[in-house]
Amino acid sequence: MYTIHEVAEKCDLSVHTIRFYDKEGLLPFVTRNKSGNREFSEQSLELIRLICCLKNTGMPIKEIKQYVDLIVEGDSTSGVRRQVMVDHRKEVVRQMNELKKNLNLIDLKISHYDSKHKH
Amino acid sequence: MYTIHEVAEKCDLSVHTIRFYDKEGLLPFVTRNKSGNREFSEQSLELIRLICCLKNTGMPIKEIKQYVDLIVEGDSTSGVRRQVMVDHRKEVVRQMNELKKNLNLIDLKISHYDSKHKH
DNA sequence: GCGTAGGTTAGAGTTAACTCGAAGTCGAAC
DNA sequence: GTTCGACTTCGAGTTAACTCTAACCTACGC
Repeated sequence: MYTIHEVAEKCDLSVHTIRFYDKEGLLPFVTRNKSGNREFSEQSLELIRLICCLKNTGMPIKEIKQYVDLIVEGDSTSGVRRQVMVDHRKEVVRQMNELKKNLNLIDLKISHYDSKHKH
Repeated sequence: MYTIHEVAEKCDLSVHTIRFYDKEGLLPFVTRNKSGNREFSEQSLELIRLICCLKNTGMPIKEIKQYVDLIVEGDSTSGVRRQVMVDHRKEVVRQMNELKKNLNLIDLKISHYDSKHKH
């Protein structure tokens, strides 16, 4: 079991953010110890890592919430969840291609500055 | 010369957004026709494309503004501008690596769903 | 039992980047 | 010359994702 601070450290989030995610219903497996403090299992940690992955690839929190709700619903939704991942994968690939295009433009710009400076 | 609508179409922005960028000082080369409407030269269009590139790779508008201000200052700042691009390039490469990591996790998740379904 | 260091909550405030609305101007068509 | 559509400005409103504040609870050391 991890404390909120350990999770914050491990996942590079603030404790505020973790509580915010909990409040939004993104962390349904978080339990409490006898004094009412959050404790995070390995499963919760894994889920938070996945949430960060989805968030950092542009999925809005409301959509992540829907995915988490499907997890809570149980095994019967694993097909839908798989499809969510497949769809999101396409989106991430799209982002990578766009990033490559943008990198090309930046490189073009740099080489333009270089050739200007040389003569 | 292009109208604001042509630019919006070409750069996949709304006319609102283009006016917003102009208001923020991001488009210093935009001129006006006799009735006061904006007209965009090829140079302005190129700049907008670069602005979109920087924006889509996470550079905040305030930083883009600083870069545009350097352009306006003239050739003496080309060394600084080159450095801005080189620094930002590093950031874009970082983003690509992170995107790859996230893609791997998504793939892992998908294959996990697949193996679950198979047995 | 009291202070302190941590946790808790609800809810208000912040920030970036738009996004929209109101009110006004301009040029062409009828 | 007035109506229409498209542009203009200014400033207010929106949205997402935090971020922070205030007030409170709990365990531990003295």
